[in-house]
Amino acid sequence: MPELPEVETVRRGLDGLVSGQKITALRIDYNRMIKSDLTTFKNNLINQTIHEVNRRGKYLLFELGEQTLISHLRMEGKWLSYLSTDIPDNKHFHGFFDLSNGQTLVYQDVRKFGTMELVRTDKLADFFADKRIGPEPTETDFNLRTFQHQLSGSQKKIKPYLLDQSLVAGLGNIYVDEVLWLAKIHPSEIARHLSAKKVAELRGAVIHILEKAVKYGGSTIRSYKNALGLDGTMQDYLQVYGKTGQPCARCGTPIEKYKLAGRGTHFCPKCQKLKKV
DNA sequence: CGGGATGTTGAGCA
DNA sequence: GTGCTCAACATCCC
Repeated sequence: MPELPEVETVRRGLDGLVSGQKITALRIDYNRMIKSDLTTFKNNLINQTIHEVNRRGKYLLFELGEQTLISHLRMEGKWLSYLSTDIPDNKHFHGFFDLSNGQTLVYQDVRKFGTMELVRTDKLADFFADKRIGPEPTETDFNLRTFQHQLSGSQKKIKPYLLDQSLVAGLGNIYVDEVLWLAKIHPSEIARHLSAKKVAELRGAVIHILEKAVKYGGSTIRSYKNALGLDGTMQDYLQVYGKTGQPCARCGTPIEKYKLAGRGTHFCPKCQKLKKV
């Protein structure tokens, strides 16, 4: 469940549940999801107080003071909360964090792609710089001039470029298709073929779509159980993702789907035309 | 049953 | 640097 709006929705739910709570015990049943040293991870987390839960791009940040627990949900990671004495059996529960208020924070991940690691808080900026995570998709952080400069110098196709997180943080496969539909840009368009005006519209669409999705609590698509904070309704407002064959809301042309850089890609063949080369 | 697809990312290779 | 394929893993849907 992991694009920025879903992660932000989880963050808000978690923050209220765990802020001020101390981790009194923890158990990890799937060691490979811990990217930093496992022994250090356990030793350094125990007895730590979670001051707040923040977010950067699609990463959740549990602020512990000197250290920060970074959690990435990847495809199917979820955080759940149970009374410590009442945790159901589930073969996809991989991490258990007992809190001082009698609750246990449980990490569930069907596909086991999600990751956790503990980093020194003063190294957080380096962590995201190393991963080339771009600015947050906000009016203040997401600079138009920088964006235009990056696109004007690139031969990359716009959708895969937007997905690599370096231009702007937080877009995933659902919202990138929505953004390109809104901005009327073909997903395979070459970045430097976009006019300055188009790039400005694209930036506006990124900010608008992600803000709207956060407002509606993200999208709940293939999620079965409603994980923490995942009762989103943004799926009711999607225009192209999962709408193959249905009429475009703007022009009525059936939405098409093709594969681009390994990802299912939805677009309107009339509204989103490739530029003639 | 076989094959393909799924809200992600990073490694390996031409 | 860039672009592609695959891999991590489990489940669902033809």
